Amino acid sequence: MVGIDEVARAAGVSTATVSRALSGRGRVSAATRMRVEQAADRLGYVVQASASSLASGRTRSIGVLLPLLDPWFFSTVLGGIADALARHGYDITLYVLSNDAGARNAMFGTFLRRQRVDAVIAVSIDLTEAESAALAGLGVPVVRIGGAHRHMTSLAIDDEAVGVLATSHLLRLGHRVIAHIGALPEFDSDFRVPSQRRRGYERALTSAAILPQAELHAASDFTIAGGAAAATRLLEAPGERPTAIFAASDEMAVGAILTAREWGLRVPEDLSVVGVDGHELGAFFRLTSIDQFPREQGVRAAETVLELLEPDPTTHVPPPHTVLPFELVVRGSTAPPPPAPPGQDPLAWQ
Amino acid sequence: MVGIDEVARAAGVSTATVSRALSGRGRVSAATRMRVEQAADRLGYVVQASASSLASGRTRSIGVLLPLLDPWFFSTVLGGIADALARHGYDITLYVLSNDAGARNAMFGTFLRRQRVDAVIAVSIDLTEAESAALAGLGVPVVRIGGAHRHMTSLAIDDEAVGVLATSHLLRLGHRVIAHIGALPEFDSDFRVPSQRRRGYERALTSAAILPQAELHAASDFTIAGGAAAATRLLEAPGERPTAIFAASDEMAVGAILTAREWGLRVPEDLSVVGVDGHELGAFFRLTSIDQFPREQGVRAAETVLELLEPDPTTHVPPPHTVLPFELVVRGSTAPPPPAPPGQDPLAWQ
DNA sequence: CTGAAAGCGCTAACAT
DNA sequence: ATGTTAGCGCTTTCAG
Repeated sequence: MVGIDEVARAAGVSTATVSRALSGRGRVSAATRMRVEQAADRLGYVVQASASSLASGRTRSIGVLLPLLDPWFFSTVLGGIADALARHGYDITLYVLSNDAGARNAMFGTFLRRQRVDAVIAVSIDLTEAESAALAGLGVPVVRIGGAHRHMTSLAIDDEAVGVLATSHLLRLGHRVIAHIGALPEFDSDFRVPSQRRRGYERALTSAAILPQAELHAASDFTIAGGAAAATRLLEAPGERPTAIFAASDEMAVGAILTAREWGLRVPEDLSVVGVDGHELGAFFRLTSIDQFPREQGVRAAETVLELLEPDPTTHVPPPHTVLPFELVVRGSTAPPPPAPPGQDPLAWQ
Repeated sequence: MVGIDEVARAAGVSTATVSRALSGRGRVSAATRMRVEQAADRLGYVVQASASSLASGRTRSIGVLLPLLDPWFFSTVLGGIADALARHGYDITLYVLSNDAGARNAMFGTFLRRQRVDAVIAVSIDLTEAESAALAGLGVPVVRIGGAHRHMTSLAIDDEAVGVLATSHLLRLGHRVIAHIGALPEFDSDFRVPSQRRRGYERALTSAAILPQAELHAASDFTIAGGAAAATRLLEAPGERPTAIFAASDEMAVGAILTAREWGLRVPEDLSVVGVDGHELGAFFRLTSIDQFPREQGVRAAETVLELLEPDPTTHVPPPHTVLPFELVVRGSTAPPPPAPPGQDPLAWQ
């Protein structure tokens, strides 16, 4: 591997000048810079990360902390982060939090403390007090996606508003018996998002003078299969059958649609379904959904981190909390409820 | 941040001894090691990555190179890698290859050459000659998942055998008109896997004295929606309608099942479908599939890298190429074809 | 604008 | 088994 001194010799300057020319820090004449760059290119010189980091204290790497990898939301956010950081020459160090307590402790107690990253992006993780303290103690900027937090810059959609929007879309269509597929408790501890969406759902119902009923809530796991199972429970339950389902994720919403088909219910004529995320599958299933632009969330988190790291007088300082946009995308899975049954029989409209 | 000298002072030894005690390299008496470990714990000392790397030449980080993030296969493999590496104290530096040529060049020409990683795991990437050379020129072990390659240790299933197995499963059930959903050319350049699966499909047909027909092949993009669209084309095509579809991924297979339902075809009575991957969705759709244990592939790649990095006399040296297992999981989406039509009309069995 | 030189925090010979 | 010490390759004062 060719080192900085070879480049210096080739360009006829000192190593200090090479460092300045290549890093863009400190003044170098245009002519010198050009010579240095050419020499570096010709020799195939790339600065060695560890030496540069040790001397400068900067690593050019961002730690990304994720609770999971396979849900579409997480991998999509990560893709956005990866893309944006790569454009700025930053590497990603990936920390996937396992549910094993020992491994989790090692992440916060050891891995993250190696000073391998200049900043951390934590995606949708509900941190314990100790973990928050550990992150804050790192002495590097931390940007969170999902959920505000003191001591950390955060970007998040207003999940309660999402719940309200989805539910009032259904209310406006005339639905009165609206079910909700939310999260199992263990998912809520990973990312507290679900309980806020549920609160929005209940608030919208209450505003419409409808009492939220426990039987109309089913907890699930954010997968298609889980959503399908939850929908089955909802449809089987005694009492008035829902005419609409608001699922806390598009994947679960797709599951609900599949269940409806199995039951011989037409979507949206017999059952309306609305999801959240903006999943690519939505178009295929003609799913009405609240798009939260996950990839864009990743990009913005990356850009926020970079602004924090390389303050630029021309751009504003990132505010401690940014509210991200979301948008109701009405496709074909929601419509007015079927006409009221002639008798008392809630199944009569079938 | 507390440094090694503070620990040395606290433990009453030299920094060299601290280094040896904590890294496990070189001899240290049990008593000293204990004292050092306690001092380090008490002070919350964690070795600084850049200083350690610069001095030792080891980074304790593995580069993982992926073409994409959201297909279930990739995020699942990555999860396996992350888990296995974390258990051994290694970090992951993530390199997501974009399809932008400039960005791709930067990955190979700059990012990977910063000497930030001790080894590289390249997942299902079809590298150009130049890219292979760049990887080899890194001077670190490279382990590939998917596709053998000279100069690189590789782990892969035999994708042609997968194609043969899937197809002969259908042949054995009595199918004669078997369609295949494969990859669009641009996907094959990312990971050459698809064309091998197709070759296996054709070989199995040929062995059964059936001529592979171009009209029975549809190229797609590995998504559910893409698989559904491909299946639609297959069913619409003139000529004899297939009684079975072999899709090169489970996600496309699920798409095919959904299309069949739309067409009013029962699976498996009217149409059999088989996929590849072992996707968690498979159980839900009762999909017959060839499981290739993606998470396990990630784990094994990680372990192979570690064996290469820390040769252990008790374990064998990793062979240059390891053939990974796969397994036909028969669920409910495959069955014998419908009885032959009474007349010439290929649609009569509907 | 450029060069000389002192580290950055740790590891690995080399001694003892 | 442990200490001493010379770097690892780069960045950054500090001079000029």
